[in-house]
Amino acid sequence: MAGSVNKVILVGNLGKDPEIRRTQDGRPIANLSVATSETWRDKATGERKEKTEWHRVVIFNEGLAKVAEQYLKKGAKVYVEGALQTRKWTDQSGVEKYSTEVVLQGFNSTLTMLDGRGGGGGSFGEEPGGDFGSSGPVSSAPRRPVAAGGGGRNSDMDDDIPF
Amino acid sequence: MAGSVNKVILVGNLGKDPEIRRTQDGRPIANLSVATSETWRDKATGERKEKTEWHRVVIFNEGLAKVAEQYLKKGAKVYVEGALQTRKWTDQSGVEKYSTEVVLQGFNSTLTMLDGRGGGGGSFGEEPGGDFGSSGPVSSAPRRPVAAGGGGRNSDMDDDIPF
Amino acid sequence: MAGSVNKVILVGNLGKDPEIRRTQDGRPIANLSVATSETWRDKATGERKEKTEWHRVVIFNEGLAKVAEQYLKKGAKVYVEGALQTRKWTDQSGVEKYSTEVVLQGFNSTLTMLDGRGGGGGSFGEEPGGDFGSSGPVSSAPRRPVAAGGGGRNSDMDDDIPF
Amino acid sequence: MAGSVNKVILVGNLGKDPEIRRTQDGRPIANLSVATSETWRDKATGERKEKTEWHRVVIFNEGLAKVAEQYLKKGAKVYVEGALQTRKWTDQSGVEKYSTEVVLQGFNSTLTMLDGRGGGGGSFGEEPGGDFGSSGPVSSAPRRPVAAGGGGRNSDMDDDIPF
DNA sequence: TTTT
DNA sequence: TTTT
Repeated sequence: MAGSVNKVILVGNLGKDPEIRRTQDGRPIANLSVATSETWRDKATGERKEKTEWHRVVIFNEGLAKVAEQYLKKGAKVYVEGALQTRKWTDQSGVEKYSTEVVLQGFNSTLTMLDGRGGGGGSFGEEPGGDFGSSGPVSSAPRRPVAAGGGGRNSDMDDDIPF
Repeated sequence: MAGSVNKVILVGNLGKDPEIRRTQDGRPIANLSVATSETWRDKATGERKEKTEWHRVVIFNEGLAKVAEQYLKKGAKVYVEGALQTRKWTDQSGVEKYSTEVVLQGFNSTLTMLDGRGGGGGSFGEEPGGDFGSSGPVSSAPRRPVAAGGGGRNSDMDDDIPF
Repeated sequence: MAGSVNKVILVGNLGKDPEIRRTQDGRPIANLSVATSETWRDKATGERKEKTEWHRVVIFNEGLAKVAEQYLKKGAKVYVEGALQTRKWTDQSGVEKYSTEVVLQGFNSTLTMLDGRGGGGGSFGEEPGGDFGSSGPVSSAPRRPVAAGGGGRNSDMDDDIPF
Repeated sequence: MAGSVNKVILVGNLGKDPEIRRTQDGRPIANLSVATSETWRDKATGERKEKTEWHRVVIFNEGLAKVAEQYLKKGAKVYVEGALQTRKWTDQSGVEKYSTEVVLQGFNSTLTMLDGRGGGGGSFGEEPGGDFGSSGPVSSAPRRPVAAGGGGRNSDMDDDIPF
């Protein structure tokens, strides 16, 4: 298809600790249960209403899954950017089911912690290290492409920008 | 919850004409089937791969639903902005099912036609009129708030902006 | 133009308290200074780098401007959704200048507080009330359209949704 | 800063052909001029109004810049996803100027052509090849991570997903 | 079921 | 400067 976009952006809180599965070769896959909620005042009764939506988030990206495993806890507030994906599966009784998930995999996937001191349900033992600082988004692609001279305003490039 | 965001952005093509249902008082509700697809080259075999994802889009907003009804056709390319919502329902055999949809309702919902000359499956008979021109996005809220002087950089306001 | 989109999404912190100006008829216009930052590790030296970007956010929407005025403080973390707009102006020396801002006005503008207990630089005196609860996004359009039966899954409508 | 997001999403048309500069080592940097426009009907006079916003888009990402160079023409409709960045520079008269641009660089940058048959001002000589098909978005990161088995629902993994 |  |  000539140009399509499939993007989901969520800001919400984890309903429980991340669930980690592993592939046969040991890479982690993280599942998050993220709640978003909207509130409004009922026009008729004037009472305050709230509706919570639960989102299933699946993190195939290895780096992001590790971050989820190590730093996210129940209650944590996160920014999630991924794509919609619906899977078909068959339950134990042989009934076909569909499950729609927000998938973080490949490019344009992001997971950012929005509460630096841990979520309501837990705290971070230590500062995240490595490529994923407590600061800045954690992405499925390097902020500065490692290979191929793929980008990055190098200091010598600034000189090349005359406009 | 203190601050959450639930947003889906799609650019894709309609797999079939919009389906219109009506509420008891006659307002239209439109259902769209939107395809997004991604292509990549298989690392091993080198062959071109494509995967299509189908999205169920439900338009509760009356204005947007009318636009969908009148102007969208199978094949049309659209920009859709809405929220994720999962409904639980029971099928005829009494089995519980879940359906996740992209809902356009209330604020921050947008439907924009990206191919001005109509979709692959049809053409627009006439220029859209009223608030929804063939130009520009069609939104669930007026581009310029109708009431309360709520927006619009009025000429007298420009004078107030000294910075 | 047949379909265009102009959208900015920021999650960042206020560098200072909101600045409020007023139109001649007393409506508030809020200016926010929002910082986003990215961090990365320098490939060559291995040292941690950080770059902060400052965004000028202008809130013409009356409801959102009032919220900013009342509840946002220096240090507060916010989710902002608006549109890019570049203004041309002439400074005191007669030099033409351009200023690009993220404008919240009309549809599809959102301001959400992400730290319910106030930002690092201040605290909220009391719970926000009225239409803008401490929970949920604050938008330039009602969550549930007030007029025209424009949306909202009313209880009687649920019965109308058979699929 | 614990978690920030800086994202711009545009759907618009190129006002002119891309401008290509090159770094000292020959990598292309593309500049796009992208128009978005909104239309509305004046409440008072009832007349149709239109306002066009011009966006300066700078593509540092090598792959995306090449695509822009080869396939984009004046009039082409594009989906652009990048980050806001403001540069300070000094003009020939020594006056300090600021320029705010939408920068495509590193992760979460996307450039997608929305009119498969080329823009209004030109046509595509041949099908794009290599990693950037005429189909699908062109991103700054591979759709399927090249290294580290970083993604992709492998067939053996599906077996691991029991829910 | 679309689109390329 | 685009597009409708």
